[in-house]
Amino acid sequence: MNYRIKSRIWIEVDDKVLLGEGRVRLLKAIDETGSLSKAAKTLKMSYKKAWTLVDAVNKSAKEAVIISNVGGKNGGGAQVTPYGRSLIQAFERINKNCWIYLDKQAKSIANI
Amino acid sequence: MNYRIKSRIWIEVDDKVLLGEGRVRLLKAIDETGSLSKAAKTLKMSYKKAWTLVDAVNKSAKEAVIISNVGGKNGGGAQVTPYGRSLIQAFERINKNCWIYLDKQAKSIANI
DNA sequence: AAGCGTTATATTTGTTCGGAAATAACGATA
DNA sequence: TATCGTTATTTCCGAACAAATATAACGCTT
Repeated sequence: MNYRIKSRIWIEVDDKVLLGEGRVRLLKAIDETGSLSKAAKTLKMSYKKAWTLVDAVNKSAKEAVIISNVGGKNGGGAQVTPYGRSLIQAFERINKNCWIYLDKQAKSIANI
Repeated sequence: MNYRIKSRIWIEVDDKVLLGEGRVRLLKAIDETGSLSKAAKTLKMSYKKAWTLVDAVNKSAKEAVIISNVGGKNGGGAQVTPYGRSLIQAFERINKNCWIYLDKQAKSIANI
C-alpha cells in the first residue's frame, strides 16, 4: 500500500504552545515585511488572527520573540528578535528531520 | 530554557487520513470491548463521533479495518481485522520513536 | 495641528463542529 | 412473533471558532 505519514510538531514551554507551523510561517513573513499587517496580507490571514498569534507567542515566551512599535515613521512595524530567528531555525531543522524519519517509516510499512 | 516538543502524526492513503491518534485509540477500544457503542462509552465519546470515525476509516482503507455486525446475538458488534491490528501496531511503534527523536531534539536546543 | 499607516482591541456577524436525542434496521434468541 | 442490544442515520440545537467590521491609540512627518 502507498502510505504517507504526516505530522505536526510544536514547541511548548511550561505547557504553553510557543511555536507551531503556523506561527513560524507568520514570524517569517513578519521578518520579511517588517510589519504585522503586511505579513497577514501576505499569508491571506486576517490581521486579528495574526495579532492573536503574535500575542500568544509573546505570552508564552520568556524572552522577546517579536518587538512591535506603534506609531512613528511609517506608522510603526514589527520585528523578529535574534532569539526568535534562532527558534525559527531550530524548528525548521527539527521539523524537516522529522519528515525524513517519517518518510523512511512509511516505506518500512509499505508491505502491510 | 525548558522546551518540550510535541507532535501529532497520522497515516494517509491517497491524500485521505487513514489513522491518527484518536482513531487508534478508538480501534483499540473496539478490539477490547468487541462493540462500537461500548468503545465509545469507554472513551467518553459520543456514539455518533465514534461511528463517524469508523466510517472515515472504512472509506479511506482499501482493505477492511473494522468489521461490524448488525443484529443477531447480543445485538451485533464490531471487530478489528488482523490488518487493522497490524496498522495499530505500526502506528504506535512509529509514533513512539517519533517522540523519542523529538525529546532528544528538545534537549539539543535547551541552550537557546 | 492634521494626516498617515501601523499596532491594539472590542464588537458583531457568520460558519463550522460536536453532542443529544430520536428513529430505523437488523438478526439471533426465547 | 416479541424482545433485546447493537449498528446505522437523521435532525436539531448550542457552543466554539473564525471572519468581518469598527474604533482607538500612537508617534513620526509635513
